Amino acid sequence: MQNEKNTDQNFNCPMVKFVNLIAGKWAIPILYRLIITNEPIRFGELKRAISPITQKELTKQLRLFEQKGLISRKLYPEVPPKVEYQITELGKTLKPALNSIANWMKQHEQELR
Amino acid sequence: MQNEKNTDQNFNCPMVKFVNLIAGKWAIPILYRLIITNEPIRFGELKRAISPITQKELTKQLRLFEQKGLISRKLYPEVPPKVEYQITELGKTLKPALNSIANWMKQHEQELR
DNA sequence: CAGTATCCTTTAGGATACTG
DNA sequence: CAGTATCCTAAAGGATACTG
Repeated sequence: MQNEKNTDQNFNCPMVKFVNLIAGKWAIPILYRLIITNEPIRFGELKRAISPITQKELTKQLRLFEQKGLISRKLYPEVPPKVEYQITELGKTLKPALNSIANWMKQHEQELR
Repeated sequence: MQNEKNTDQNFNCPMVKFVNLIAGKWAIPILYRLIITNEPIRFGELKRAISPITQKELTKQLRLFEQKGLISRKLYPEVPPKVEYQITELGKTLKPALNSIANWMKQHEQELR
């Protein structure tokens, strides 16, 4: 089947995969906050830091990143509950790539029409 | 107004801006094809190369990139019409950043759960 | 050939109410 | 506090027909 060729081509493209990983509206803000914090941060504090994200979207994106192994989630079985999120070592390896795209944008922002 | 603070924070974040630039479903495939081709390529040939994109989506994304100055469009006023697209010098400067994210994905793909 | 125009479906994401 | 559940709107993108 012809279409499979290019559909696969797109799915197999590492750039496309990377974009899919960080293309959510709140993905970068969340990752960025966890990276620069670099220590456990509670759900509520994280939410306030990247406001005006909704609880639903924050939870969803955190679950995705946790699944990927980019962040960790620690539940303290207290009442009221306490949950801390933290960037993982794998997550930290994103830094150079993220810096690279940030630097491109800083350098070429004025040239972009 | 409180919300402006973080809305602005997101809009001002160069990483977020970069993602917005290349987050369209066909953005990377189009850019990638024009970059590796590195010479003028006709609309139809481009469409076939990144099939199964639709004409509408291809046109829309090409217009966006042209507007940004990342690609150029040259119309030959013939019948039938001939239009050639090509990556610009500005567009070529994306290469290191795109390589950076591609390399991250290649190196960490197996660790990603 | 290189588009537009139109219609349609799917998905992302926001608002709000509720809960262990 | 840290979520779920539900409803809703807007935007992205696909299919198809038409045109200079």
